[in-house]
Formats: sequence, C-alpha cells, structure tokens
Amino acid sequence: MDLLGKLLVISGDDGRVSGRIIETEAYTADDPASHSFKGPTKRNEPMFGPAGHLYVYLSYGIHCCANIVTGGIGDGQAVLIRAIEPVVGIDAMRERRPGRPDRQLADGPGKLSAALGIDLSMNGLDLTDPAASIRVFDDGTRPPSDPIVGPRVGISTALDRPWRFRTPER
DNA sequence: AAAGAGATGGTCT
DNA sequence: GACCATCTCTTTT
Repeated sequence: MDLLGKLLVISGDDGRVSGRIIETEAYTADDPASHSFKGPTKRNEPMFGPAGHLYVYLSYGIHCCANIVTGGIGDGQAVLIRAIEPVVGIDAMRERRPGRPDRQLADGPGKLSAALGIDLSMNGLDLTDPAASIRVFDDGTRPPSDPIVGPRVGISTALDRPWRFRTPER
C-alpha cells in the first residue's frame, strides 16, 4: 500500500478536513529507530495489530504524530505520515494553527496532526472501517513514479536506512 | 540564513 | 531519571 498520493480524511465536529499525503517514513520491528524494536509495549501496541489501523503517539510531550500500520498482526510495522498538502478544510486548519503561513500548516508530523485535529484519542482506530472518523482514500491520484528517497529525520540510530519518501514538487 | 535552546509529558530503565 | 520518530521562538552570523 503505497500511501504517497492518498487522501487522509478526518471527520470531526466542525466538518471534514483532508489532505494529500506527500511525505512518509517507514518503521519496522528490526529497526533500532522504531518504537516497535524492543517488542510490544503499552504504547506501541497498535503497531503490532492488524494493518490499516492508526498508531498515534505523543512526541516530546507536546505533539501527536500519526502512523498507519502496514504489517500484519505481530509484525510491528508502520509508516509515519510526515507531511500532507491541505485539500479540504484549509480554513479550519488555519484556525487550528494561528499565525502560520499556509505552507507551514501541515508540513511536519506534529504540524499535520495539529492542523487535522489528530490526537491520542484516535489511537488504534481502524481506518478500514467505513464509520471511522479518520480514513484513507485513493482518489485515483497515482503515487509519484519518482519519489524523493532519503534518510529519516529526528532519529539517532539506523540513519543509513533511506526510508523517507516524499512526493516531488510539481 | 543558520544555529541554539526551551517547552513538556508519557514511557521505559 | 533519561530519553525522545518535534516545533517554535530567540539569538547570532
């Protein structure tokens, strides 16, 4: 499941907001930089659940970051959503991120969670459930044939794994 | 333009 | 008690 180019849609109290996924990072259980590396714990439990579920964690005590579980049960594999391009509900995102230029509304894992209203209460949600408040849609946009591949960000080990993928500017 | 530091809290040792 | 899959503001070139 290639996530680049897909739509992330959140249905909240004040309507619906969505964005196109333009940057991701892969994390696996045999990866020293992954939360799942040391085995299942209370926090990373969703990572060891079925694919298509959401894994949200609190980063640096302040920000929420959203992952989509990609492995099967017990695999401990997920993809961090690092950036999205606002598509629907840009006004709502501006309200949630006052004072920020549009370019910086959701161009980081913590920023996109704030802009879209993703928080810890959404941890573990089943994105394949039609009734879920957060879902991933394929609107026909093809994933980039020439994604930018590079080292991951914000980690201190396994820096040699080029598992960061970004949609190029058009 | 780049570099540095503080905020802030759950999780794990 | 240390460590972060971060962000923003302030200070320095």
